Amino acid sequence: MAPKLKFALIKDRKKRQATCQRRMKGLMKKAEELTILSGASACLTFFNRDDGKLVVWPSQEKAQSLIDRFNALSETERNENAYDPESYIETNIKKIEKRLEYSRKAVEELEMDHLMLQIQNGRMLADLSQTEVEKLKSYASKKITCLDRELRTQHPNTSVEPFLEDEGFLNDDDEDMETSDGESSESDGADNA
Amino acid sequence: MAPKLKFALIKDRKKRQATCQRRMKGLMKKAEELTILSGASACLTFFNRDDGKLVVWPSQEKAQSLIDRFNALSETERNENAYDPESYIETNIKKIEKRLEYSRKAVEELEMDHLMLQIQNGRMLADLSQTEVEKLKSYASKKITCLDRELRTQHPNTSVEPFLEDEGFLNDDDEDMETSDGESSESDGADNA
DNA sequence: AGCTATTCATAACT
DNA sequence: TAGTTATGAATAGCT
Repeated sequence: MAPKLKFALIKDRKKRQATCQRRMKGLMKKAEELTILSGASACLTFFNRDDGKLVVWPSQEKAQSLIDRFNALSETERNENAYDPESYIETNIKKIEKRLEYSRKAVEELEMDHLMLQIQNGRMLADLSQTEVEKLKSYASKKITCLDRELRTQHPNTSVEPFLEDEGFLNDDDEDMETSDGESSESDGADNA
Repeated sequence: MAPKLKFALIKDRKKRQATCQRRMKGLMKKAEELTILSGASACLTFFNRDDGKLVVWPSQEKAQSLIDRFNALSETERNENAYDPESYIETNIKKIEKRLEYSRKAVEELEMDHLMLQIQNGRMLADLSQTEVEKLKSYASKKITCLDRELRTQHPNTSVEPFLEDEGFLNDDDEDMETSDGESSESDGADNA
């Protein structure tokens, strides 16, 4: 009364389903043991084609964050040819610093997206704090510079006109409020890709 | 001559490392068996804090695609009722806020990893700033209850596609940065045999 | 890295 | 649906 596994897809659908669940459970248990014993982080993701069920352990955020790290890491390692066993930990520190840099940039970007959405959603520009205004301005000018450069390469005679100063709607001389991720309210034009 | 596991973090670093690797290998084997027997897709991701190594099985693309699928799925299920353009932006704001929260947490974690590695590398505890000490303390205490909580916390989830389609507006003086957001496959999962 | 004794996962059955 | 058990796999400790 034990496993007489033939290592192939189990044909009986019921058995297959049972085995899948039993083993998924087993994997999760083992994964938990691993994290406890070794202090590592672990994530499991399953997609069972039979019932269309997705399982993510221990959580979707954890999984995404690990994948994000991996993305950042491989990005980084692409530019690092030399593996130096002598300074292993130093190398690790550098790697983590790189990843930190990426993550911080990502956070900054998200914060800008957030602000932009709030504005589209009706938050008044006048309500922005000094800091927010500064960030928005620099974000916008970077974006413009980028667009401009792109345009010039493709159409050398054109350029993006500076809408920022002209409109005068991003004046920073009179607001002074606390930085925050404020609130948001009703909707406005939607805009998305 | 066998396991006399006490179920806690293994203190001896060498043993811990060995156990981690042995068990990671074991998990991968089991995962492969699962996919063969049940036809399901599986992905494992590990982050070993001791050596800073990330392992993704069977591949990063696979993992991302499973996560994407998970995101898409729950996204769909959340909005399964009529699509409301009025709340569209609000939904986006919420998504970005969630994502921001996650990213900030990830940054915090990376900062702690960074600190830890510095300490392993010889930086003296006495040299830490008050702030760093505080952060480390809170990090440590969080860690203690972390595993416990992770088990119970199964968030809904969210994910966001960048609606400002910027390719590298932050690239003026840096190397390329790609916000990880990967590409998804949406076929419904015919990808393993 | 290879071995062995022990613990553990688990397939079949109740 | 859950519990029991025999079998074989995973693996801790050691070399």
